[in-house]
Order: sequence, then structure tokens, then C-alpha cells
Amino acid sequence: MRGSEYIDWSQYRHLYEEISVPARSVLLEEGKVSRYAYFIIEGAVRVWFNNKGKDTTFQFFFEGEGVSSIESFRTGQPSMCTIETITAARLYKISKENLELVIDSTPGLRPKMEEIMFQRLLRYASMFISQIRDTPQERYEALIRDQPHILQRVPLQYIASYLGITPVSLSRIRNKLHR
Amino acid sequence: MRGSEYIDWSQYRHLYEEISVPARSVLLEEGKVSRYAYFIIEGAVRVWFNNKGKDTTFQFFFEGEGVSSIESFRTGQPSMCTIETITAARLYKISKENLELVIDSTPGLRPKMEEIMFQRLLRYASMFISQIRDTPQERYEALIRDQPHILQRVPLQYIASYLGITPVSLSRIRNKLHR
DNA sequence: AGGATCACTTTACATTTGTTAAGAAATTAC
DNA sequence: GTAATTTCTTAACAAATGTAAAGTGATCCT
Repeated sequence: MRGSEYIDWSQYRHLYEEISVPARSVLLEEGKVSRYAYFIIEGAVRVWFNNKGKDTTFQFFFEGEGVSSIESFRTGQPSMCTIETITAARLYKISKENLELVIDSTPGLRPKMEEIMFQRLLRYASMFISQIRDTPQERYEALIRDQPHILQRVPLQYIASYLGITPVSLSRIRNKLHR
Repeated sequence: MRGSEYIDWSQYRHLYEEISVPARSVLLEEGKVSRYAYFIIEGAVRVWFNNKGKDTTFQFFFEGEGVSSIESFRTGQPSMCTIETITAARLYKISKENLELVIDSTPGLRPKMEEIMFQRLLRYASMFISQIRDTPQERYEALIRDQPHILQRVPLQYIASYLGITPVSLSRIRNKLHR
């Protein structure tokens, strides 16, 4: 869940925990219920799901962003995806109950969370639109143009599945563009 | 915008208008600001955008559903897409201001609208995931399985762009499945 | 009824992508 | 520092999709 950047964390030290984890740490496993949200102080995180034995990445998160399996965190259903660090990371970890406390004791935060959810909706919609409108090559070029930080910090194999193609195909597209 | 099905419209006859329009009527044109939301009494509606001269459909709506360019309606920015009836249709048409009045005077409606937005977010997310996980054929089979009403009422060319493929490719997939 | 338009299919060919395998380059582990 | 592992690229071939064009029904319009 994004939006933790609007919270003045210093007031609530007793409600969250700061943790440091190595690369490839699983924060939430597919099929389990999400009980914690995380706020990234340092590091890179990806969200992925198992697809016929292969892993398919569908989102990246970095410093200053909050991350959780939004639907599992909210509904209590098992998560459809795994949340895993790409790099070593420092994170704030907060339980659902304590996050509710923070939200309730911060005036104006709930509407802000609603606005953040709306922004996230728009982002998912535009990701879907890009998939049915653009070619993989166009999506890769858009990634270079709009989110170059992802390319700098994420292994290409994860970017390939995020673009909906294989690593081989992404490599060919890169080769074509470099000439 | 979905969710109008939760409103007891009979209390608010003075705030909305019932309209009847023929097939292919444009309810909102791409590039213009959305000032009205619609609730479908009868008919089928599609939302599409211009993509390099071709039209690309990205959502369908039917009886009992509300429809608007959710981001334009909320933010006042020009709409990225056109809303158009596929069939002749009967609709409730309500302005943004009057919908606010309805929402404010119906206790418990605002959280319900928030829940509807959350559900819509999940739907967009799953549409995106399906695009990066499944083949066009698998998406077509899922459409048959999960939303057969769409196939019965929507021309295949629109379904093709919704699946992210050309009408020719969809025709081939159908041919393959029929044997 | 008849002409026009629209929706869908089929064909042929070009392009793109997937798959498998091999190998090079970079990184990690010890 | 060297071996092991991981990441990325390249090649060859198969499969899927895009494009353009033609043709067949179906529907619409007057």
C-alpha cells in the first residue's frame, strides 16, 4: 500500500518496527494472508506471482514507497502474489491494527488514503491500457522514458515479465534499439 | 463510475434525467471533460480510445452498471477515452454536482463508493495481470467462461481490441477452438 | 426490394515472439 | 582469487500475431 510517505512516522515509533533484510527476502508469501504493510527506507522490492512454474513480476517499489498485498491486507484473503526484496533493504514494518491506529489518529489521513487508492486505480488502468495499445518495444521505450530508475536497479529478467515478454525477447528489443 | 446500483433513485427524480439514445451515441468524447455520470437501464456501452487511427476498446458496461470516465469525472481533466453506446440504450444521466448531493444525503453511501472504487482497482489489476500472464487464446477462453454475456452482445471486433489482438487473430483463435 | 454498409472469415506473406540450447559476461560465495 | 552461480545475450527453429486484400453473409437504410 502506497502513501505511507504522508505519515509523520516519528510520532508513532512504538507502533512500528524497523527491520533490515538481505536481498531476496520474502516479506509476504503467495497464498498467505497479509498482516503487515511495509514502508521502504532503502532498497528495492518486487511483487510477483507464480505462473505455471515461472515467476511473473508485476510491480516494483523503491525508497519512499509503501508496499503490501493491497487486496489481502484489506480483505483478509490469501495473497495472490509474493512480495520479495530485490536488494538488501531497510523497512518499517507495521501491523494492520497499528496502521489503523495511525490513520485514525492523524486528521485528514483517511481521505488522503482514499486519494492514494484512486491514484493507484488510475495507474493499474493505464498499465492495462498500455498492454492492449502498445507493442512490447513501445512499452520498453516508455519505461526508459518514464521510469529510468527501474532499469537502473532491477535485473532485466524481472523487467521482461513486467513487460509481458520473455527475457530473450527483451534482449532482442534492446539489441535492435542499440543500433 | 459503477455503484449507482446502490442508490435508491426514486428519492431523487429531480436530480437526474432519463434519456434514450440510439446505437453508436457518444456519451463522452475523448479530450472533453466528463461532467455527467450515467447509469444504464437498458443497453450496452463501450469505452474506447483512439490509438494511431484505430479504436481500441478497453471496457464494456451493461444494464445495472454505472459508467463515466472515472478519472475525468473526478479530476476535471480531459478524458482519455470515448464513451459510446453499442446498442440503443436507456440511461439515467446525472451531473457531478447532483451526484454529490445524492451521495451526501444518503447515509453510508460514501464508504460504499470507496469500496466500489477498491473493487474496481482490483479488477484493473487483474486485467493487467491477465495481460502479462496469459496468452490471447487463454484470455478469450476466460472471457467465454467468466463473462459469456459480453460475447453474446458485443461485436467481435471490439472484443478483439479488448483482448489486445486484431480481429483477424481473434477469428483464427475461434476457428482453432471450434475444432 | 436493392444498394450500401458492416461484421466476420479466410488466405498469403512479413514480422514478432516463444522455446531451447549454448555461451559470454557479471556477480556472488567461499 | 577462483569456482560457482546468476544474468544476459545470441542463434536456430517453431509458433503466433500483424497486415493487406479479397470474399461472404448479415444488417441497415430508404
